[in-house]
Amino acid sequence: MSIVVRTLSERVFEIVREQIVTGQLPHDLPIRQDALAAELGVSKIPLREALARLEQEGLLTSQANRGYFVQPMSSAQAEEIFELRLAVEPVAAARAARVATEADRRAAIESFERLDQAAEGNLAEVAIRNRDFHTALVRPGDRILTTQVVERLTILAERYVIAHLAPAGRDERAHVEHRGLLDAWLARDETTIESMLSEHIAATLDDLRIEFAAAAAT
Amino acid sequence: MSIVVRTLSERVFEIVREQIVTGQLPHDLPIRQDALAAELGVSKIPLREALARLEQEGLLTSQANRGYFVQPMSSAQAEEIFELRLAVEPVAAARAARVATEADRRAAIESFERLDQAAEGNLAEVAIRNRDFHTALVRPGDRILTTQVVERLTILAERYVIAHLAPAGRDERAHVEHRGLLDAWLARDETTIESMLSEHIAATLDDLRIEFAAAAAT
DNA sequence: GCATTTCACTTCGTATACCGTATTCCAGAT
DNA sequence: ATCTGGAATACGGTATACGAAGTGAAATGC
Repeated sequence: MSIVVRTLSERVFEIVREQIVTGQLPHDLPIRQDALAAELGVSKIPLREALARLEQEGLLTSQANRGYFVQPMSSAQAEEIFELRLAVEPVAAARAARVATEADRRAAIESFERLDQAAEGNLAEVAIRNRDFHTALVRPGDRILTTQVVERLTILAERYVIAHLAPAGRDERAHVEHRGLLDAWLARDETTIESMLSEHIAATLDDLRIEFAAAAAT
Repeated sequence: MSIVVRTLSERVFEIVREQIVTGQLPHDLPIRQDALAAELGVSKIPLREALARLEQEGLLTSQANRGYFVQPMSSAQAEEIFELRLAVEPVAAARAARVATEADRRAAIESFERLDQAAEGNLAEVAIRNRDFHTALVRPGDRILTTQVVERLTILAERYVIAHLAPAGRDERAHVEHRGLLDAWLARDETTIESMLSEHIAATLDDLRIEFAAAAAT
């Protein structure tokens, strides 16, 4: 058994990441380090390490002597995120389906079911499950870096889904698409996986474009 | 004029990154934080922030209470890096060529010339110039995230090039390929860019495979 | 009256000292 | 030779201090 010891800095990293992704932190003023550290009950070192990591992840930007700012959302960044996902995720998922072990397949099914049950719950919960599901389709085969890249892009994408799509109740179609995707994946039907996942990602981007256009019109 | 104030942590990040990329840090023992901090003349705070960033970049891994280790090189990781580059870089470069401004084009030419002149110099110098050149072909168009991803992948790839290819004197063909690439890029010949860059990346991976196979045979 | 300077206050970035604990390593016992 | 039990080492974290840079508002000058 390999028990995993997690450092404070790692936990703070994840907590703050979820706060950013779920839009709990304003993007127009710097993160007050002392205040946030106190709120989390940690000192400034683990907090600053977490913030440095989050900047590397692309969720924060820092200005020397001014502090860390939440990277504002923009349609331009959304385009980039989804374009990169389109370039990487479908082929990675197809490959993973081919080499997935029985355990991998069970994990994928479980991720899907957890996502299924989390629906109707709070947005953050659904977002995390969604991320886990997408990652589970890519992880098999020990492609560590590829999985990491996909996971990072999915995290970056989450903010947009939570902010613009989930409120509009546009997750129903996603659910159907996930179901079909999982079936193709379990059937190791690589061409179908690629096309469905591409379609799924592109459809999400299309929805986002509509929301952005609507927001710009107001 | 936008003067850029750089924090100690950022500079340490880059210094340690180059040490890793050029193989100056052993991968089988943890980084001694106190020693490295003293050597760099900084305290543990900026050093630890830099190490956290480098872990996020994929160059280090950490084990709680044991410290940070240089991520060992492996043929598996090399395959992943170059496969991801193939998925992202050619199309990104083609797009950038299409929208590049005059300033962008001058910057690309300059990057190429600097790489040209750095040849025969030390490996680290060539590696940095090579990275800059590849990044310059992708940067135009303000695709910040895409550029970041390409840059990161190029940095990850550098270690392999420095360790396995440069000693074998295999950079001559790379030089010719860079020249042709730049010409196609300046001519905004998108299909040629895509095919040449794909070919270039694939050729480097092929060389790496040969070196890995040779190393495994000994 | 408006622009500019000054100045107090805040926050960041870094250093230093210190502590508890996990890991490592070596000597001594089995 | 292997196992065991500290001692030494190094890490993760806290608390504190301080200079430098940024901020905002009052005071000054035009």
